[in-house]
Amino acid sequence: MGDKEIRVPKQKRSIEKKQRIKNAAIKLMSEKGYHSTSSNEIAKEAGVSIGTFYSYYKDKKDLYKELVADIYNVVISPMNMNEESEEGSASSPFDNLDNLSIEETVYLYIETVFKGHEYETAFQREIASLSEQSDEFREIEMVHKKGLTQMFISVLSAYKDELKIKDLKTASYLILTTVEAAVHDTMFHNGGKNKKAVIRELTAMIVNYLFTE
Amino acid sequence: MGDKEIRVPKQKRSIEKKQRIKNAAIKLMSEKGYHSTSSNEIAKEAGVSIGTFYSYYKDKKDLYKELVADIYNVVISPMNMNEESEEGSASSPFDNLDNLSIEETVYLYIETVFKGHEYETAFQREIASLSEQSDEFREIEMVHKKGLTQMFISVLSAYKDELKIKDLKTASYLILTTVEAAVHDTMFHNGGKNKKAVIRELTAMIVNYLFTE
Amino acid sequence: MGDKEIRVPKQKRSIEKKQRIKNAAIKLMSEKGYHSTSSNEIAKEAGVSIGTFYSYYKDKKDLYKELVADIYNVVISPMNMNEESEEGSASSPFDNLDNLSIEETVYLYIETVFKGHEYETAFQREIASLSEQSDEFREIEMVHKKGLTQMFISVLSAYKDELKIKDLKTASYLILTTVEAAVHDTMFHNGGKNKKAVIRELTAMIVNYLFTE
Amino acid sequence: MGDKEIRVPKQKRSIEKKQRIKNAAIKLMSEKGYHSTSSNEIAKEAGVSIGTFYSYYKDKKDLYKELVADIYNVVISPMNMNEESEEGSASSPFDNLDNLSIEETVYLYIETVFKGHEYETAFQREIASLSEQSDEFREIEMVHKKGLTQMFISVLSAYKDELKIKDLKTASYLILTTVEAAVHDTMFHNGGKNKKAVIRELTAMIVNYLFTE
DNA sequence: AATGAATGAGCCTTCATTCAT
DNA sequence: TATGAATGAAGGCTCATTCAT
Repeated sequence: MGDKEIRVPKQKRSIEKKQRIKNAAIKLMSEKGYHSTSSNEIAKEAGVSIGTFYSYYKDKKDLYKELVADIYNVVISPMNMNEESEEGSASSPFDNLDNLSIEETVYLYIETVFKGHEYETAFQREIASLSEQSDEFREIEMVHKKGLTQMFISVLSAYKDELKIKDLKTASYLILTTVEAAVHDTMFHNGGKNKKAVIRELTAMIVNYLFTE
Repeated sequence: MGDKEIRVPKQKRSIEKKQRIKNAAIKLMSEKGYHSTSSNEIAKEAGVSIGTFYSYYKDKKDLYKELVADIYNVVISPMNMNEESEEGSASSPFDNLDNLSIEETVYLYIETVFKGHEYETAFQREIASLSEQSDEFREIEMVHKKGLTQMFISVLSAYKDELKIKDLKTASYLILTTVEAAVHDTMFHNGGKNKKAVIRELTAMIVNYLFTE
Repeated sequence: MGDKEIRVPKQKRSIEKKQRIKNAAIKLMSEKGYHSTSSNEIAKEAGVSIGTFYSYYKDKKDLYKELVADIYNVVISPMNMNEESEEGSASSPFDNLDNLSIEETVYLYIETVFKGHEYETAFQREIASLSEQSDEFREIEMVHKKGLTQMFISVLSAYKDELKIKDLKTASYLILTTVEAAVHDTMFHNGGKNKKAVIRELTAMIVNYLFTE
Repeated sequence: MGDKEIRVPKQKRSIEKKQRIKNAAIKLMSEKGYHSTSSNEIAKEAGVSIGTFYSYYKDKKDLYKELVADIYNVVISPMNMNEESEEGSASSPFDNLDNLSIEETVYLYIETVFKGHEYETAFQREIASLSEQSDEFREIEMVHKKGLTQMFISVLSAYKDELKIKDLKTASYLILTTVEAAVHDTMFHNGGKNKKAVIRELTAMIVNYLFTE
């Protein structure tokens, strides 16, 4: 009782409509931020009535959650190695590491993270912002980010024997945080200007760290 | 027209009152974030009328600016090396680097950044969030952060001859970003749990990066 | 940003509601003046939520503009001579001056101005007040008043040959100002008490002025 | 009890202070209108504390009343014939009408009204505005204006035998209203541009009206 | 007498959300 | 299903007025 009925669209028309809402939300939130984008505006931008909006989403936060999930699906899935995506999955760049040197692998990883940040950059920046703002938003993000962490640890494990570091857990954490931050800052605050140099130096730093005594 | 007169308190009572407003704001914004904290709430929490609030601050953003400035004064000033503070200034930990090894210096730097993050941790997290959110807020933060960057580069320059890196600019950028991110994440999102390990590994990574071929 | 969407009501229900707002505004502003009437009060008096108020009007001034326009439509349109109103227009009293003596024409004009002041007298008084108060409000009124001036000059021109005055421009200005002021004062400040005598004497004064050497 | 004690300044210093408040009020209200001028602003402009303001005036309206009284003292007193002003009264232009023709007298009267409007024009315009706005303000003005009316009727009575009009009361009313309106409009809304022509035509109109059959 | 910090009612406005059609 | 008019709580801010010093 009281629990509003949220429609799960199955029909093509409905799915399309939902997508229009999401596109509108991403566009507006990228431009003006989550707090300054009103649901009425999103509905209007999507060419949908506000009533329809609320038949698809419980509230604005509900829509936001779905947007974050979508972003992470797009951004993370191409990095996943052994996972079978539902439909004709494109292969991950990490599917076959055997042919690559350690340096090449790290390089590839960083490049992949960069690629992820190139998709809906402004909106991802907004996600990052909201994640900081409240644990509630942060949790939404974390659920999806965990997959990425897991994947990186797998990659690292493949080179386990050659590693010179002892505290693997802290090292992973550090590297993930470092790469994320460097890429984030380069893309969101510096407009990707010195991307190449950052990739090079970052690779050097991490490889050095992992394999030098 | 308008140009509201903002009172600059000189009397002890007034300064105290302004401080109460700032404390209330930090408390509430730490808990609920900038956007979800209303000026009326802040005034009430401070035990002050809303009119008084607006006699000290032009608006909520004006108060925020002062809070950021205060934070950075507390956080950065102890790191400044050669600056003479007005009154009996406590000495900076970087005043005398001659006796320290490179490793010790980097270690000290990281530790100092950690210390900075221990003060009003939750509010600093909110600052970080708003900086992401809009360039306007970002600029407020940047004004104060610049000092920190400058200082680090000075420190690095002291070891110039021994450095093995070529691209000094990117390297500084990377290290600053990295340290900031790692400390930030450790303090804000992990509650400082593995602080010691992070300091150790971070130091290792950076020293390796700077001095290994 | 902002550019609030103002609803233009097409449905009967909505038009009715907008009218209720206007009636409420006229009532309250007549009683207490523009500045002392708040938008919340207007909404309440109209039996409408404040949100609805702001969906029809950008702000209080926007509503005021519409009220002035409405008043002038009601007051001026019956005086217009050759204009074809859109729907089954009632004929103007000045449509056929041929049968009237000069004295009768002036008398008719004054009477018509009086009639105009009988509609929403108190609110017209408020309009007059605001026009004095600021040029911004004055301009709002002037836009609509211009039509009245034009019309009077046309009427006067019809008797051009018989006029004994030299400075036609100043004369028109004087007469318009005079009639307006006398009618205004009689209606707004004396409650229309000696209306008949004023019409008689005013006619005498003007006719004398126009045609006596 | 509760009735705040309003000081009536006797000391030179106090009178001076009160005058500073009045000057400030006239200046600000002329520029921005009564409603948009705050008491705090007036106090500041006068170089006086807000507390002092409220020790001289019960409230803003009280100050306004005094300003209106002052204006009318300055504007009307020079027209008064037989009244003895308190201190070394300057003589009225109407003191000796015996030497003047009727036309000259009317001309003189109109010119005098014009002169009155030249003093603190902008503020008088504001007075006119507020008088329209509410009966309360209107009464404040009327108290002082009545003197002017009385005086004019006296002047008119001096020519009683030559007048051709029957309804003397309505005629006086009409002429006063007319002159006031024409002067007001010429000064307040047309910046006094065609003042000369207005005086000439107005005189002609009134003289004609009074003495032509 | 004078000060001016402090008050708080009340104004304008926005926007997430509901619900009758 | 879809619509969008309507709601009203809540936020930001002003200013006439008081009162402790």
